[in-house]
Amino acid sequence: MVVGIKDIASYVGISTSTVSRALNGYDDVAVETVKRVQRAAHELGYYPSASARNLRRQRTDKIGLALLFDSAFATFNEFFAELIRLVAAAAYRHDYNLVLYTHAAEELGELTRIAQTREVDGLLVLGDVPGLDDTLRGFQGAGMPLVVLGRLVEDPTVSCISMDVQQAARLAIGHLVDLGHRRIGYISFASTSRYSQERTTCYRDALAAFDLPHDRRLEAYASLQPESGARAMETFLTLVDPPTAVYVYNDRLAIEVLQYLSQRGVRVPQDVAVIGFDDIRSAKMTAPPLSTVRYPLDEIADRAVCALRAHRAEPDAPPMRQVMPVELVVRESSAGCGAQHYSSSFAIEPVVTAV
Amino acid sequence: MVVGIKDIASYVGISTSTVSRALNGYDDVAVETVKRVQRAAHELGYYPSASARNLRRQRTDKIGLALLFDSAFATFNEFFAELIRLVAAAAYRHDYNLVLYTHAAEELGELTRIAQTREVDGLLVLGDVPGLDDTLRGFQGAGMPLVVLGRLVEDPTVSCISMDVQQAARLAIGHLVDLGHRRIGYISFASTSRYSQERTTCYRDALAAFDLPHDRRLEAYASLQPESGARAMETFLTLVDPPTAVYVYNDRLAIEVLQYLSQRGVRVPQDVAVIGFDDIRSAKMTAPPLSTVRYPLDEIADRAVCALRAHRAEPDAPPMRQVMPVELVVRESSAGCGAQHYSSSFAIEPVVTAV
DNA sequence: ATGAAAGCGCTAACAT
DNA sequence: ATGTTAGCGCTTTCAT
Repeated sequence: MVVGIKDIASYVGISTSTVSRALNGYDDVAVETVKRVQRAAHELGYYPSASARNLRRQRTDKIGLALLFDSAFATFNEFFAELIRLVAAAAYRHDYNLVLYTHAAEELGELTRIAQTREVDGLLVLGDVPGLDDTLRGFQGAGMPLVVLGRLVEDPTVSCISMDVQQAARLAIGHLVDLGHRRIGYISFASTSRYSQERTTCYRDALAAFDLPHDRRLEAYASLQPESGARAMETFLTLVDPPTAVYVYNDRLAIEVLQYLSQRGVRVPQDVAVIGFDDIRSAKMTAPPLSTVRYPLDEIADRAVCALRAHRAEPDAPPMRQVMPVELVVRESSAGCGAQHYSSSFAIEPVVTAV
Repeated sequence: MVVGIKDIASYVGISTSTVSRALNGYDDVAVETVKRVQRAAHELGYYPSASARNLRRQRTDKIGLALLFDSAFATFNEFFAELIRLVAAAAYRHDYNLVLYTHAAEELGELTRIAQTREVDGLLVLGDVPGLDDTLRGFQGAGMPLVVLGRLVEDPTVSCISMDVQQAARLAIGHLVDLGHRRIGYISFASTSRYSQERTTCYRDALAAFDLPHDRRLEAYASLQPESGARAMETFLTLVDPPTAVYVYNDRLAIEVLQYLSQRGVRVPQDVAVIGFDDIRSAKMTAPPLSTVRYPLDEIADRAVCALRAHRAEPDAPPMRQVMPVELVVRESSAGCGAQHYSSSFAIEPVVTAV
C-alpha cells in the first residue's frame, strides 16, 4: 500500500541505490535515469519515509521550542502567539519543522529526554524554572544544539540571544524623567524567574542612572493570575504619595493596568503615565495607545534558528551570545500627543559578544 | 559518545534483545536481569534513539496541527494562542508531541508531504483554503489519521468536530430580539473560507427564524488586515437606518468594533449592542465586557486528539462527526447589567452523528 | 529466560 | 553510471 524506494527500483528496473541517488539529486546518475526515476516516483506516488530517512541521516529536520513557564502564566497570551508564529516562520525558512513543548516546565526531565533521544535537531528555550541550568548543562554532553531566548544565561558555554533590557529601562525611565516624572513605579510579576529578576534590576539601575532614589513601595508584583495587574496598581494608588508614572514588565500586564486605571477614573497619562514592554499588537489599540519598548522579535527568532543550524555544522564553534537593540515607542499613555520612536542610541547594530 | 542499547548489552553481559525487552517492560525477562539492565541504563545515561524507534515501530508519537489560513489572517491572535495551548495540552495527555505547521496554506503540497512521509501519526487541520478538499482526500490513501477542526466537512468520510454554529446564531439573535432589537447587523471577514460562509448562512437563517427581514446592507465584511473591523462598523454608521445591534464573526473582530465605537462616542449597548464569538480571554476585559458565544474548546481539542488515536487503532472504524454545544455569555455589551449564561437548550450532551 | 538473526526503509561507501 | 553491501539503532519473531 505505501510505496517505497524498492517499488520504484523494480518498476524502473534498476537498483535502489540508484533510485536514491537520482531522487536526492546526486550528479553521478544519467540524466535519462533521473527522469525515468522521477516519473516513476510521481506515478507511483512515492514519498520517502521520514523515519527511515531520519535514522539514516541522523537528523530529523525538526527543531523544538520549549516554553518553560508556570502553567498559570503560560496561559498563552498574545505575546506567545506572536513568538510562536515568528519562530515557526524562521524554522520554515531554514527548512525545519517546529515541535512545540509546552509541558516541560512541570517536568524538566522532559527536556533531557528530548535532548537524549534526539527527536529534534535543536532546541530553543524560553523561560526559566528552578533547576533549569543543571538540565541545560546536560545538553552539552548530548550534543543537542540549544539557544536560550530572551535572556543572557550565566553559563558562557550556552548560546543565547536577548534584547537589551538594560537599555530598555534607561530609555523608558529617561523618557519619563524628561517629562518631569520623579516618582516612577515598577510593576512586574511575582516570579523567581531570571527574566523577572533581571528586569527588576534594570529598573533599579535606571533609576540610579537618573539620580532618582529607590523606594521599595514603588515596586509592585502581580501574581500570575489574570487581572492581578489591577491589584498591583491598586497598591500604588493607596500610597500617600503614589507614583506619577509606572514602567511595567510587559504589555500584557500594562494593558491590565490601563484597564484598571480607566475603570478607577484615573487619567492616563495626565495622572499616571504607563510604559510597557514587547510592543505586542494590542499595544497600539488600547485607550490610550500604550507606550512601550520594542525589539526585533522576528530577528531574534531567525538568528536563534540560524544558531541551531550553525551549531550542527560546527559543534565546536563558540556559542552565540547576542543582544538585540531596543527602541522606545512613545504613544499616548506616556506623552500627550502623537507617537515617536526613541531608538537605542548606541546599538544600531546588534551587540555581538562571542565568548 | 551517545550510548545505545549495545553498550548496555555489553556492560551487563547479555544480548541486545534482552536489553530491549527489559527496558520495554516485557514480562519474559528475569526480574533480576531487568534490575541490572535498568541500573546500567541509568548509569550509562541511556535513552533510546527516537529515529530508530520510530522506524521500527512505524509511528512517531507526534501529531501535527496545521493552520491553514491566509498568512495575513493567521497573524496569530489570542484565539490561536489559546487553541495551540489546548491542543498541545491534549496531545500531551495522550502522549503525543505537537508539531506545528503554519505554512501549509501557501503550499498545500506540504500537507500531502506530511501525510505521505508519515512524519507524524495524525493531523489536525484548522482552516480552509481553495483546493483543500482534494488534498485531504489524498489522506485516505496515505492512511494518515485526520480531523478537521471547527467545521463539518461535506465529505462524510472525513472526521471533524465543530461547535454548533447554527445554535450560536440563534442564541445571539434571539437574545437581541428579546431585548427589542429588530435591525441586527452582521460583521465578518471577507473570506471565501467555509468557516465564514457557514456563519453568514447561520446569521441569515437565525434572522429568518425570528421573522426578521434580511437586508444586505446590514452585512459588512472586513478585510483580513488589522483594524479593518473599524471600517466595517463605519459603513453601518453611515446608513440612514443603522443596525441597533451587531453579531460579529469572532471576538477579535468584535473587540475592534468595540474600540471603534468607543472612539466614535457611540455607546454600547445603549446605541449599539455587540455580540462576539469564541469567548477569548480578553472578551471579559473590554469596556464594556463583551457578550459572546462560548463553546468547550478544550473538549474539542481533546476529542480531536482522541479521534486521531482511535483512527490509528482501528483504521476502518467510521469517521467521527461531532458538534459541541454552545452557550451565550451575556455581558454588558449587549445587556445593561451583570452577566448571564444562556445554554444551548437542546444540546447538553454533544450531538454525535457517526455517519 | 535468553540469544541469534531478520528487518523497519532508507543512504552512502565501495566496488565495478 | 550503476550495483553491491553494509549499516543507522532499535524491536521482534523464532529458536533454544
